[in-house]
Amino acid sequence: MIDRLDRKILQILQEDATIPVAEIGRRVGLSTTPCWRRIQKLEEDRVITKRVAVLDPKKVNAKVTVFVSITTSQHNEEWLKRFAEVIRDVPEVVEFYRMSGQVDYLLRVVVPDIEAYDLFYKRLISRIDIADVSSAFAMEQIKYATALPLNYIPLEKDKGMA
Amino acid sequence: MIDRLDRKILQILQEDATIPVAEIGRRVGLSTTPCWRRIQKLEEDRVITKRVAVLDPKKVNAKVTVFVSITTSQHNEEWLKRFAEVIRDVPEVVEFYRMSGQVDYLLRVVVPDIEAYDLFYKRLISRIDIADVSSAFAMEQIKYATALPLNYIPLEKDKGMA
DNA sequence: TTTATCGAAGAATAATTTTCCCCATTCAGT
DNA sequence: ACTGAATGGGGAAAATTATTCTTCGATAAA
Repeated sequence: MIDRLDRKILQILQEDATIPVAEIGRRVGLSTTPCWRRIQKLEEDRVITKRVAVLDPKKVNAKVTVFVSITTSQHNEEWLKRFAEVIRDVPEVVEFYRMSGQVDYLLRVVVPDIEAYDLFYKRLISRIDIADVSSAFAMEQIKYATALPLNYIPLEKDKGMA
Repeated sequence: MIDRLDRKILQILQEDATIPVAEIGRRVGLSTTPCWRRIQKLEEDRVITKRVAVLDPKKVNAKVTVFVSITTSQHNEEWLKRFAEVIRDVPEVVEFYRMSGQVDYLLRVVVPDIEAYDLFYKRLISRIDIADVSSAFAMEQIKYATALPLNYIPLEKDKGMA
């Protein structure tokens, strides 16, 4: 599975994927080749799923985040499948969760302003049959991390040392 | 500002930042050098803030997402500043918003399971003075995108064509 | 002790990024 | 209309980085 070295590598790559393999190796105490192979393996194993550029929301006019809580009377598989499919292609919806508790689904929606959200909202409820919707507006994004916590990974015994 | 070509480039890079510049250029109809220069500028201008590796939550034992709604009696700058500082270094908190409406703050917290969440929760309320907390558990992450919608960018007139 | 396995290291090669120099277009000023 | 500066694009060379290949050393089982 994943050992300490892999975890260190992931930690680095989660924060900055532009760092050359040789430098990553140096930081984790490995020469280029084995470090490179580990990264390859992490990609093959789909631990690393992709590498992306992260943009500044303000600079692309995506300043407002809205959390949309959805309750539905429809609880069958078919309905969800269709719902998920519609959402998948809507770029304004950046996150989508099925919840436990009162709310059935939670969306994080990104738009430039309240008017744009209203348009989005009307388009959404016209496309899908939803029982109840409630919107909560974020005034400020204080933290946004793509990096997941790695301290919960069950560690394999370290591999042999040189 | 940003023109159509820049936007196309951003669209590509938001989805996959491993594509070579020459290939990106080909896709947007540009040769390597000017395409490279545009990407450089987007990075200088901090439109692109970073490039990161995205991991599979299941593979790193970060399977449970909890949305934590926080209400506080403290509404002064100092309190928020201290709160934000504490949160910044907690890797389990991947998102943090200041909200309008009933809830003051909203956190997205990532942990392996409910027990781990309980530990996290206890640690949180011991470190910070909070009036009211409510937790909502996500059962399933149906969509998670790091890519922001780009269709709201105010476009500059296209630059001269060769 | 021998052999098989696994990871590491270093050098060679391939691919990609980055730099450098030049050309075309636009536009303001004369 | 001409000139010159500013802006953006292109091709080829140089530099850096990724990838491959081959070898070496440690470990564990027989």
